[in-house]
Amino acid sequence: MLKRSFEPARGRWMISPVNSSGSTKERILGAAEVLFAQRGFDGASLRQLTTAAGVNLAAVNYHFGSKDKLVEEVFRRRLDALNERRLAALARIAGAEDTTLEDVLEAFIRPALDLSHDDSGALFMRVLARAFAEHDDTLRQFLSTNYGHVMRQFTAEFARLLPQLSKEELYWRIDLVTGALTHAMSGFGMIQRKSDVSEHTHREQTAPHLIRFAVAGLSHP
Amino acid sequence: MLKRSFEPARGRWMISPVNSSGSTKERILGAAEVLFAQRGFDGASLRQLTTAAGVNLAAVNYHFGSKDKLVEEVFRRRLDALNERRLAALARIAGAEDTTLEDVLEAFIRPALDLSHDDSGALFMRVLARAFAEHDDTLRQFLSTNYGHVMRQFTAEFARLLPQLSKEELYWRIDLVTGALTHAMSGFGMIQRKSDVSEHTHREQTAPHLIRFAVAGLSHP
DNA sequence: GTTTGCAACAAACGACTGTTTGACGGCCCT
DNA sequence: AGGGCCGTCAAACAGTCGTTTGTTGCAAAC
Repeated sequence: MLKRSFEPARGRWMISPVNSSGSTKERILGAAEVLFAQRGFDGASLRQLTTAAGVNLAAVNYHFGSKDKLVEEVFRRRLDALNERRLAALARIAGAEDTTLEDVLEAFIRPALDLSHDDSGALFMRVLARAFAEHDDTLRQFLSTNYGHVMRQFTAEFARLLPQLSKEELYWRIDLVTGALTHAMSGFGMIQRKSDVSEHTHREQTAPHLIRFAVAGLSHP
Repeated sequence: MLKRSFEPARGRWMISPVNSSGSTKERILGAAEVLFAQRGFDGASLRQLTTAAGVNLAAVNYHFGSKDKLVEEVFRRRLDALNERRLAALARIAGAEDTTLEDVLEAFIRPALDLSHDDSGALFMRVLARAFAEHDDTLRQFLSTNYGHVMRQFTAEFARLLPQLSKEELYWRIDLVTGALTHAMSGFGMIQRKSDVSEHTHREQTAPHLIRFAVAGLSHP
């Protein structure tokens, strides 16, 4: 459950988790997801974080060891589930005769969109987009070693469906598609969207747009 | 002129400007560009910045008023020139009978790629990508009020060349193309690239890839 | 020759950072 | 009943942060 309140000192509206349910560890993780998305990893302090979670300041170092370990745990909790669903969806179609590019992209995009259906999941996508843009070496290596195999499996399937592309050309296109997807997903969880469409319907419209765009970008002659 | 040195306290390699040439203001701006790209706006402290620039700590507040104003100035210095060249290139082709989508995209992308040809220009593209991902309201408003007219002019030309698309559909596609371009450009200035291609040839190969991809993404049926 | 204004400087300001410490109470196990 | 672990807590640690201060050197204006 999320709450909105105005913080005069910073001069802007904040989304804060309400400190009522779950164990201490879970409350910290929930508050961390929100605050990291809003202020970044450096920008969100442990004091803001523990206050929002309704726990003691020392609880983060007690339960996670350090702030960096907490960051890793925030990623791990979400990405484990996300990539498991991606790989499961891919496994259902990989190598089949009638598999289309749309199917593979659906397998990659849909789990991420489903994750965005609740508020904190949407905020996590912004955390992810931020991490991408920050080019933090430590974090990139963490992502690469823990989830690199996911991109590798999807790339292999793309290569099968696009045999006319050279390896280099394929990497280029996948890289650009990745950028477009990350950018699009990071828009979720914003306070205001175009006022006449709800956040929910906006997300529903997203998937077909993303997939058609990605298909065109990957398979153009 | 840039210099690379190992900073044991942080455990990583740093790019530092050499503190020899130009006025105090210019040296601060140069150092700020590098450090903001490396560590982000919050991550780069005024002490690191002024040390790298070889100027006194108080010089930033004296010449720019505050750290935030310095950030704005870093953007203004580069974006003024960049968007001027973009608009000039657009003006040469806008409204003409034989203008193609490739031409418009070339007018948008080429100035940014040219900017990336020197080290500090390349680093600035990373600063820009970071700012996009951070969703900082103050900065977004600054970019919107100062350079919003550029995107508006390009959008108008895209609309002319893609009359079959609804306004909403066009916005979607431009948004996704923007994400792909930002992502691609932010890769410049990285310490290491694939070792067998130089940074220069890498950039030369970039333009056609970006343009072909963007054309496909914008104009697919 | 004196005044005025700009630029640079060391030093300090209060506020905030992540982390560590030692005490305190409740729980399970012998 | 007593000892040991666990989670929580306030308090303090040593730093770093952006910003401000008062002073200095120096060149142009009067």
